Order: sequence, then C-alpha cells, then structure tokens
Amino acid sequence: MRIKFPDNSAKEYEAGTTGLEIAGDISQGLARNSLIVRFNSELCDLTKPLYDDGSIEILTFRDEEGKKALRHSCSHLMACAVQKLYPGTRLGIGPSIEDGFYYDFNIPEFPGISVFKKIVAEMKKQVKENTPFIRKEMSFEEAVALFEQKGEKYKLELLEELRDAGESISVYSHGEFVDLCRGPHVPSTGYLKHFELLSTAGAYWRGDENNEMLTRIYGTVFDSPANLKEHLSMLEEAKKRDHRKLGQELELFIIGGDGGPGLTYWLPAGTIVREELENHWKKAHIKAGYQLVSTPHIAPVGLWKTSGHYDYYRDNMYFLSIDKGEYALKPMNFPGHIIIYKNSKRSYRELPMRLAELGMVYRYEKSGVLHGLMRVRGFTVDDGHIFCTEDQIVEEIQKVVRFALYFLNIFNFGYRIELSLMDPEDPGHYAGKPEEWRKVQLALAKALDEMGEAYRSVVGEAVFYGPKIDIKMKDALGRFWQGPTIQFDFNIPQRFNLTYVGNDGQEHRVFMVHRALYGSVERFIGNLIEHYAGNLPGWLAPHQVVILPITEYQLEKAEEVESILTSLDIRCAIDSRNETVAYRIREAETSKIPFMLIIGEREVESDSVALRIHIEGDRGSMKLDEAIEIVMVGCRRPELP
RNA sequence: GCUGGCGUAGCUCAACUGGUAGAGCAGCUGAUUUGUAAUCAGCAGGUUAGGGGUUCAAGUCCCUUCGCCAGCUCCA
Repeated sequence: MRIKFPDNSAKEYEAGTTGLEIAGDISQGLARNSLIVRFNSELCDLTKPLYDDGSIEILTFRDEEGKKALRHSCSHLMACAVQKLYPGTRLGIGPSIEDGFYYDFNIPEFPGISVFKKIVAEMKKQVKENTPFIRKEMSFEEAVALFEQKGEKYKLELLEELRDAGESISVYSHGEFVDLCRGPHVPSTGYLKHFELLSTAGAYWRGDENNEMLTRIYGTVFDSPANLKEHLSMLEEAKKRDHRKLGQELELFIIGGDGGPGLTYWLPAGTIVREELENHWKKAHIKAGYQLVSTPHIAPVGLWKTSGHYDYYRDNMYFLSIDKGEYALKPMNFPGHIIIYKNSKRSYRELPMRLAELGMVYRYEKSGVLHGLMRVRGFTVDDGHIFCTEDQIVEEIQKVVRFALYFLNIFNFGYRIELSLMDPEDPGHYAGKPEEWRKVQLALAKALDEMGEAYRSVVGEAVFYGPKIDIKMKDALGRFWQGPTIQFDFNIPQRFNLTYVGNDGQEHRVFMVHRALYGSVERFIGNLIEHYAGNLPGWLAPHQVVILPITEYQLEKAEEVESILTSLDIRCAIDSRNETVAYRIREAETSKIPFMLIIGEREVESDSVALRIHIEGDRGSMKLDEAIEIVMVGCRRPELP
C-alpha cells in the first residue's frame, strides 16, 4: 500500500503495517513520542493495522488530538482503579478536557479526596503493568448484553442514543476493565506515567440539573515529568495570584458579604485603578471618533420588550415598579443609546455614528456562579454602539478589531480570535432570517480575512440578534479569558425602526455594531491583577511612590520631594512613621508600590535620593532629578492609538 | 439554583472524644532616631455569622436562615 505523509512525500508499505511501525520507520524518536495517527482524516489507534492507500499523520502530545487521546486514555485508567477499589461503582462519562480529563462515577459511599492516594497507587501499578488498550467493535445487541451484565446503567443510556444516531459501537478494554468508547487510545497504560489527580466535585449526569448527581474526579496527564510539573506549578501560581486574595491584601475592593452577593465596593486604592483605566478609555475613544454619552440605570420595561431581551432574558433581570409603570434595572446599555440615536432624524452625513459609555448594568446571576470580580451581579460595560450604513460595516468592524488589539497590547495580553456563528440546527433561537445571517457572517469573515487575522469559527455561539467576533485574551500564565467582543446586529435596528436619510433623500435601515473592549471593567481589573500578579504597571498602581525619610530630621526634605512629585501628577506619600527603614521598606514592598525614595542625611546634603524599585531592589543614591525622571518614565500612561 | 465543604478578633490561624475562647500580624500607648523586606514593652480587641433546639454544660451535637469556597448548569 502507498502511504502519503504530510510533507507530500510517499512510501510503499506492506498491507497490515500499523501506524506505530510506520512511525518507527521514520525515526525512533517519533515512534517513542507518537500517540495516535490520523489516517485518511480519521483518527485511529497506533496499533491498528492499515490496509489501504492513504495519507497518514503521526500525532504526538504536541497535537491537540494526540493530547486528547492521552488524557482520555488516562480517564480509563482512573476509572479502572476506582472500580477496582470501590466495587459497585457505575461509570458515567470520562472525556478529556482542556488541561486534563475527568470521569463521572456513581460511587457508593465515596470517602472523598482523602483516598486519592489509594487511587493513584492503583493507577501507578497499572501503568507499570503496561497493559494494552484493546479496541473491539461489536453489534449493538452485543454491547447491550455486555453492559447489562455489568450493570452499567449509564452506559446503556448512552448506547440507546448511539443506536438512534446509527453509529457503530466500539469498546476499549485494558485488563479486566471495559468501557464503551469511540477512541482512539494510546497503545497501552505504560504511556500514562505522568499523571496527577487534582480534585473532586459533584456533576449532574449528562449535565442536566434534573438528573442525579455523580462524583466527578478531575485529573491531568502529560507526556513528560517536566511538562506535568510545569502545569502543576502553574496551578500553584494561579492560586497565589487569585485576584480575590490580592484584592483584599492590596485593599482594592470588597465584594459580597454584608454588601450583598455579587456586588462590588471599590476601596480608595481600587478606585484609582478603575479611574485610570476609565480615563484612558475615554481619551482613546474620543480620539477614535466616539462620542461619549451617559444613560440612566433604570428604564421602562417596554424598551426591553421592543429589543427582545425581555423575552430572552427576563429571568435574569431585576424589576421595580414606579408610579403605575414597570421598570427594569438595565442589563445592557444599548437601549439608552438607541434613544439617543432616535433623538433626531439622522442623515447619512452623520454616519458612522459611534456612541460610547461606561455604563453600569445589573444582571441576576445564580448565586452559585458568582466569582470575585469575574462574575458579579452589577458591573460596568465599556459599551460602544456604532450606527452605520451597509457599506461601512466591514471598515467599521476592522477599526474596532484594531482598536481592541490596541487595548490588549497596552497590557501585553496575547489573543485568539473567534468568529461566533449561528447554529443552523437551531434557527428558532435566533431573530432574523437565515439568509441575512449568512450575508452578515460572510461580511465579518471578510473583515478579518482582509486584516490577515487568523480566527476560528465557532458554530452556535452567536448572540440571538447577530453574529460576533470574540477576542479571547491570553494572560501571563497562558490562560485565556473573555476579552473584547464585537457583535454585529441587524435585528435591533429593525425592531426599533432605526433609519437614516441617504443622499437619495430616502430613508434607509441603519446597521448597528455593539462592542466592548474591556468587556466588564470589573472583570478586566480581575484579569489584570492575576496577569500582573498584583504588580500593576506604574500608571495603574494606586500608590506610585513612597518617600521614606530615615529619621525625622529628613522630614522637611521629604516634604519638598513630595510636593515636586505631586505637582508632576505622581501619586506619592511620605511614610515617616516611627519605625525602622527596613520595616517601612518591607511594607512598601508587600504593598507592591513601584518606587521608594529613601532620604537620609547624605541625600539631604547632596540634593539626592536613594531609589529603590519594587522587586528589582536598591538602585542607590542619585540626584533627585535623575530619580524623578526614572519615576516619570515608569508611571507614564500609555500612548493614545 | 443544585451537590458537597466551610464560617472563631480587622487579617492568618489554634482550642483532644462537649468542660474557663487563645496566638501571631495589624491597631492604640510609650520607649527607641533608626541606611534597604519585621526594634522593644505595655494595652485593647469576641453574643465563636444570625436564629432556634438537645444537654448540668455547646465554638464543638441537631434544625434553620445568611454568607463564602469548589464543581455542575448558566453567562445577552
């Protein structure tokens, strides 16, 4: 048979050769690292004998599919160990997930995380035995008989669905353990040396809250001890950077508790961070051709009935009655912007019209989903709405994408673009006609293509009123977060009958783009805190400079320095407490203050200061002017776009 | 919302099977006049989240409300 490789070269092999043998033919290293193969675009086990001509791709841990196979295989290994230690355990499902895998079980009397050691020991034993994973195809009836005999009721439920879908049935076994599984798997349990069990949690069978709750065990597995270790230390680091912890330590904000779950109280230091972010945002938006507006926090319910949000999101809104009317706390800002747009008859000469507002919105989030600043019930959307003609769509979208990337670049976030499309299987969820959707989705794709930005399309992620471009931002630990979102909307302009008069004197339908770059100011600050581990860049640092006179005899000089820095718009304070210098430096360091200016007798005599920079350490004495210059550079606000 | 866990001083945590709520840091007062990550001493700080119950006796056991944490479902 003739086998083609990804580089387009080809080679003859005897029929019945396996992917593993082909990998070994290429190099021993590849054979060692290979996990599964893609043969004629189908994923299969390395040990599967191949008989036909075709193209092959050997997949390792570097490939997403290879990683998945390794992780999924490990979930089988764990399931086997759990079932062995806790007879009577029924199996749910055990997929690979980003960064690991899990398996859902119904375990009678599971004692919890304390028994991880026992499970790990059993898994290690099986890794050592290096038992092969064996695939077996069988008829539906055979499979039912097999799992009935084992009492695996969940598997029987899954089987029913596979029958309805007309899929062929395969099972994988290693040793005594058998599981219904599509595969592929790595060749044997010996591949699974570098695993760790991480946590346990409850999870509904099939993710449905009406079903019974199973025990889910999370774990992860890597191809090498170094990669496993790196991942585990990343998890540790993430814990240290938790914005809730840092927010409390740095006295940035309070959230929940007596103040009400999901509600944020910004402390003075946190308010400075907010203000800086918001001020820069405002300046940048004005420069980019936006007009700032401001709209109320409540609005009559009729507005949300017209927009369609009442029908879609009523359960997540807060209502109040005023006089004889019903009002709602705004869950979004755009109706206010629509009212502003409709304030007068609009001409094509005014378009594109870009309105922007840092608007606080309130959404009822279920109590269990609240999470620090990342998920709250009241938050500030840095909202912008662009009203434009059809011809302007592509250019406006591109401008917004560039603007969004400008913001991410300020903070050194990486990014990944997703184009969220409608789900053609579920047209009822979306407002508007499918052909309109198709047209607009193509326009968004065109906008990205022209810019040369890579993106991936995600079907079914669109908002009900239109497709969107989501930019996920990547932080210093490599984690992705919800970032800027650019939502096209051809629906709401119709509902609100938004028009403009064209140069032909006729009224035309206007098009609308919703966009947020920080997303939520609250969540964005949460992201920044974790991204920078609390060491915010100078311009955002609540306290930028602390001045430390060594004794009270240098207090006068310190006050002089303070007044110079204050006049230069630097946030500084003197710490002249009756404590040792070491004590006060320690406090400034733990408060993550970027700059410390220490003034002793020597400095007073020579009009200099000793500069110490947070984390870096002592920079020694220098002329005051020189130190001020370093501070000014370190606290400089970002350039406008 | 669901399942599970947790709630002790401003913060971090002690208090064996029910038996007098304690420490460090922070705070306040005083001494010390300090040269690059914690000077010393003293003082004060609590309805053990709220409510109810069992008991001679409850931080500890039971019920309940609230809040927090993890995960699930959800996230315009």
